[in-house]
Amino acid sequence: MPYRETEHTLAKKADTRLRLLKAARRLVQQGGFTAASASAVAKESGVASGTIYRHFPNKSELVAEVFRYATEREVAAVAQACDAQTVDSQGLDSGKTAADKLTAAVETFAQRALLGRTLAYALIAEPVDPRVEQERLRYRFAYAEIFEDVIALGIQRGEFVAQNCQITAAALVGMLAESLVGPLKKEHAHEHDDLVRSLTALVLRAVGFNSSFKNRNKNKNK
Amino acid sequence: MPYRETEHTLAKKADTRLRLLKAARRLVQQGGFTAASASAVAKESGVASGTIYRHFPNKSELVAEVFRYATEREVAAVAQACDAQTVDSQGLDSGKTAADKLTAAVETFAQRALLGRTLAYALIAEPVDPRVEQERLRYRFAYAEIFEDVIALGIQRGEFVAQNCQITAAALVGMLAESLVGPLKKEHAHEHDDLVRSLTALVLRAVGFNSSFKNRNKNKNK
DNA sequence: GTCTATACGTCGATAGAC
DNA sequence: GTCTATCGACGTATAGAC
Repeated sequence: MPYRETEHTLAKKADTRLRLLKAARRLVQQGGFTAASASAVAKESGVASGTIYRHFPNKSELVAEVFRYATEREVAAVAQACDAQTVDSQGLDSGKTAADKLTAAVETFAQRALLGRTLAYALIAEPVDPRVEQERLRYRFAYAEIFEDVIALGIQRGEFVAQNCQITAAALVGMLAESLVGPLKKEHAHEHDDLVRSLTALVLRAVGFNSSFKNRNKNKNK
Repeated sequence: MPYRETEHTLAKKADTRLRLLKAARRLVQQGGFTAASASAVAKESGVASGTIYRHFPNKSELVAEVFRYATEREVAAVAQACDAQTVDSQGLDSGKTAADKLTAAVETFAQRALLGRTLAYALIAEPVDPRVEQERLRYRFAYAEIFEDVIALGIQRGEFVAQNCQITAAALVGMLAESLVGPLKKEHAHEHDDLVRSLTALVLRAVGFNSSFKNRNKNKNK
C-alpha cells in the first residue's frame, strides 16, 4: 500500500512547525535572536535538533519566519490603533482626528516596545542575519504605509501642513525605531510615560500639526 | 639573520592594507557590499585572494573596516557642516543659528547620499553581516551626538522648543536614514532638491523651530 | 597558541503513518 | 510494502578562554 499524505499527516506537520515558531519566539522574547539557537529551539519545543531541518531549510529561514511571525503582530496592533473607534458600533463616525490616530499609533508602538523590551530590541535593532535584515526592510515599509494614510488624511482635513506623505511616513518609521533603540537597551526605563509623551509631541510637530485645529468637521457624518 | 619587522616592512604592510580598503570601498560604491567579495577585492587591489587574510582575520572584519572607513567620512562631513563658519577667519562669530546648522547638516547628509546612492544605500540599509550591523549602530549614535549638540544649542537660544535632546537627536538620525532608503533604491531620483527641501522642512518642524525667530542675538559677539 | 564550548547542519537508523 | 518524520550522535566551523 503506497504512502499518501492525508489531512491528518499534513495537520500534524503544520502543528510541529508552529510549535517550533512559538518556541523560537519565546526564546527571542527572553534573550533576543542570539538566544534562539537551533539546539535551544529544539529543546524548547521538545523535538530533536535535526527535526528543525525537516521544517525549515536552514536557520536563517527559521529565524526570518520567527521575525515575520512576531512583527506581524506589532504591525497589526499599530494598524488597529489607527482605525479603532473611527466608526462605533452603531456605524457612527466617532470623529477621531488624524492627530488622534497618529497619537494612538505612536503610543501603541512605543508602549508595546517598552513593555517587551527584549523582543522589541530584537525586532528593531539587534544585529541579525542579512536574511532577517531583509525582512526588517519590508516591515518598515509596512509601517510606513500605515502612517502614509493617516498623514494624507490629516493634510486633507487641514490638521497637518501640506507635505510629501511618503517621505514623512518613512521618516516617522525611522524616528520611532531609532529613538527607541537607546531606551530599549537600558535597564530601568521607568520614564516610559515621559518617553511616550516626548515621542508623540515630536511626531505631531514633525507632521506640522496645527494645535489650534479645533476639529471643525467633528461629527460631520452624523 | 633573523627576520625582524623594520619600519620599511611595516609601512609596506600598512600600505597594502590601505590599498585593500580603498579597493573594497570602490567596489561597495559601485555595487554595494555584495559586490565586495573577497575575490573581487583581491582582483581590484591587485593582490592574491589569500593575501587579504594576512591583513584581516576574516571577511567580516574586512567589511566592517570598510564600513568604518566609509562612514567616518560621512560623519565628518556632517559634523563639519554644523560647525563651519560659526567663527570666521578673523575669529568673529558669523552668527550661524542652530537652525542654520541643522539645515546644513541635513542637506549635507542627504545630498551626499543622493550623489552616491549605491554607497549610501550600502551604508544605511543594505542587509549585511551582523558584525557590520553592529558598526551601524555605533555610527548612528555618532550622528546622534552631533545632532544633540545642535538641538541643545537651539533650545538654549530659543530657536527650538524645549525637548529631550537625546530623544530628538536619535529620532533625527532615524528620520534621515529611513526617509532616504526608498529614494536611494530608485533609479531616477532627479527630484533631489524637492527631497532635500522636504527633509529640511520636516526636521525643522520636528525640533519645533520657531519660524518667527529673528536671530535676536545676531552678532552679539562682535 | 592550544583547548574547550557551542554553533549549524547532516546522516543512518528507527518508528510509525499510510 | 512504501514512504516519511523523528531522533540524536556526529562532522565541521568558529569563538572565547586561558
